[in-house]
Amino acid sequence: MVEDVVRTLGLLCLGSRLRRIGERLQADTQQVIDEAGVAIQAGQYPFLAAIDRAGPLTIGELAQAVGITQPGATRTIGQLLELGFVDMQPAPDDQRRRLVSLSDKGKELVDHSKATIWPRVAAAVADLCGDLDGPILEQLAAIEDRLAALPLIRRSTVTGPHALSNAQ
Amino acid sequence: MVEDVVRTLGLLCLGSRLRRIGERLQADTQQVIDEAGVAIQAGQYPFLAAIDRAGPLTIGELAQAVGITQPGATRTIGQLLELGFVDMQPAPDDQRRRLVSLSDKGKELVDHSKATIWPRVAAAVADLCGDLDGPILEQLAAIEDRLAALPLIRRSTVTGPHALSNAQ
DNA sequence: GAATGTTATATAACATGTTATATATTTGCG
DNA sequence: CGCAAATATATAACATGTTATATAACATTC
Repeated sequence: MVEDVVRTLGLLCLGSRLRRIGERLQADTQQVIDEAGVAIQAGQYPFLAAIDRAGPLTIGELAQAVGITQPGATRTIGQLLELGFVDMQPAPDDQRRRLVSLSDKGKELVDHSKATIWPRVAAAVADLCGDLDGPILEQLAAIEDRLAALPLIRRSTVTGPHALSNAQ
Repeated sequence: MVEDVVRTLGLLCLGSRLRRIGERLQADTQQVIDEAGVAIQAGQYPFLAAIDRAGPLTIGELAQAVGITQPGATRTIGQLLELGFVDMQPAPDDQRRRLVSLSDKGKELVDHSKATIWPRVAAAVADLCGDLDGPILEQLAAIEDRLAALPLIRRSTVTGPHALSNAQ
């Protein structure tokens, strides 16, 4: 059996580690979705959820809402259009912007998912993380906020900008 | 300003969230590497570190050590061969297995990185995470161990098994 | 009000992960 | 031994993220 270097290296490989766990979690979530007989990809759900929560959004707003780049959002919305879950039309006041809204089929999917799949996934993840020794969601929020406030490279001098850097 | 749905949805989108943060961290790590003038990708480092720690490893062992699938390891090792950081030769006792070892250039890179880049990255990530309200690395280890013990889909019934009774 | 810059989206090219499958050895059994 | 099964790696096809750039519509400036 070979040592798990990413785990062994700790903070040095935190990026790889988070990505790896995230990919695993998303793949497992996909299994739950498939088992429920719903024909959608796990990564497409946040787009539908964003529109469901906020009403019609443009491609750029969706990219922001989901936290990916605009070309990625363009592609995923293209897939959701193809699948018939969303409609798209130019904004009346600005022909450059495309307003994406839920189709009837999309609304049905969201309503059904809210009632069945989402609670199951949330419960399963809660079961997985619920009693961890720390509030994982708050910690992730702190990491994101801190990265936004001061990117990693600005923290990379050994005598870093925060005294905290020496605490561990 | 648009709401961050992935953050809002909390546990339901934990997979996407972890992936997104991991990607961001790896991209930021790449900046540190580039600034140091080293011609390597962040994602290639764990392979070199694994060989540095364990000695020559096969493709399959490397995949395990880094936590990705074998075709991914084959590709990355192909890149590192191309860059001249590793050598590869068939195992003497089994012609199917390919032993990957550090070349002189690879050893130099690892030694240099150990002295300069890795401490910087580790310090920057510690600065980012050091005083979080919980031991992030231990929590991630717990998540990985629990997922290995009982995959998410087995936890997905609402009246499902509890992590405590199964994975601890 | 035409030229120029800015913004929103689309597209191209690439990176790096995955699954499925082909190929080449090795192993094991009749 | 000889052939079927298993194993290690390579390759193909795809998924989904990125950056860089093209195109179309809007805004601004002289």
